[in-house]
Amino acid sequence: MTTASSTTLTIGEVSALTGLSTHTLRFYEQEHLFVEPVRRTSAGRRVFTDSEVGWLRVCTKLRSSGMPLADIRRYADLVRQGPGTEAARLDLLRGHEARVTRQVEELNEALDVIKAKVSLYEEHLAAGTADALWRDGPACSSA
Amino acid sequence: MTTASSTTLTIGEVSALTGLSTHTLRFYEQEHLFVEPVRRTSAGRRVFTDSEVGWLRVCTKLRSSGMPLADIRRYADLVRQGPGTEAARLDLLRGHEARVTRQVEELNEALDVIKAKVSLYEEHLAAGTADALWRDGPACSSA
DNA sequence: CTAGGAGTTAGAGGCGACTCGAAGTCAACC
DNA sequence: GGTTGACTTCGAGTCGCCTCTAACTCCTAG
Repeated sequence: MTTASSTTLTIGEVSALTGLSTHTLRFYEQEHLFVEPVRRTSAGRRVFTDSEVGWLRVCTKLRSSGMPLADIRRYADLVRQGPGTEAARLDLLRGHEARVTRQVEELNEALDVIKAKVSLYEEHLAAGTADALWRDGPACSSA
Repeated sequence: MTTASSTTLTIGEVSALTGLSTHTLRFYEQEHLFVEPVRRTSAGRRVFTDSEVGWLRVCTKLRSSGMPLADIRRYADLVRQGPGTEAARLDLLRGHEARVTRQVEELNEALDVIKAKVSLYEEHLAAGTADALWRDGPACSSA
């Protein structure tokens, strides 16, 4: 609230900006997912900055593509350690890229199967011959 | 073993054919994921058929694309109920198709972010200027 | 006939990522 | 100065999907 100076944000504001719940943000902190330790006010409240929001946005992209928190933590660790860890970071990212690419392929394969069944049902429903697939036997497995 | 007649399979054989563990197959049975109740020998052992293997192959495709077991169960229920449920089955499949399509989009968005970071690291590592991103600040969030 | 392996059951345990609740503190407004 | 509501901590609970264990039975080969 109180339109704070643009660089310091409360947990609630960060929550609104990132879509992560305050619970989740605290959880991420205790899982050491932030590059820097999260600062506090004298009253013990978390203070976030724009760059942390940026990092969280990256995190949500990594998460939405299935990177485990453990790997995100490892990446954050490497960044925290500073220069000399770039190759390791690259490895991590490349590994994840490969997994995601593979997963997209897998999903597309599954999509083919699903689409085939969808059009099967559409055709038979349109033709009024849906009864022909009532037991779905071979049509279920192979189509 | 004992090269059974081609239409009756033990749980172990089905496991080998589908890649699902025997544990998982029993679990699937108790979750009512099979269209028909699984038959037993007089000794109480499960007997599977080719068509059940076919169904399981469909299941693994649905699972690998993230369909929850509850939805697979619902689909199996509908098939079991026979004619008249085709429209409902189509709905289920179309809903899943939409979700998977959306997920592929999401993964591709994430892939863009990941690839951008990968090439950033590659370039700087190749140029020997990796130190420039040691704190990864803006490069971390926006790139 | 006996040993081994595959099968049976019921139920507990685990994992990842939250998600929620309780009990309390603090700041800001009216 | 009292209420509101966002914040704090810690720990437990949830959800989906297996995965494993234990204790047992049964078939088959040697």
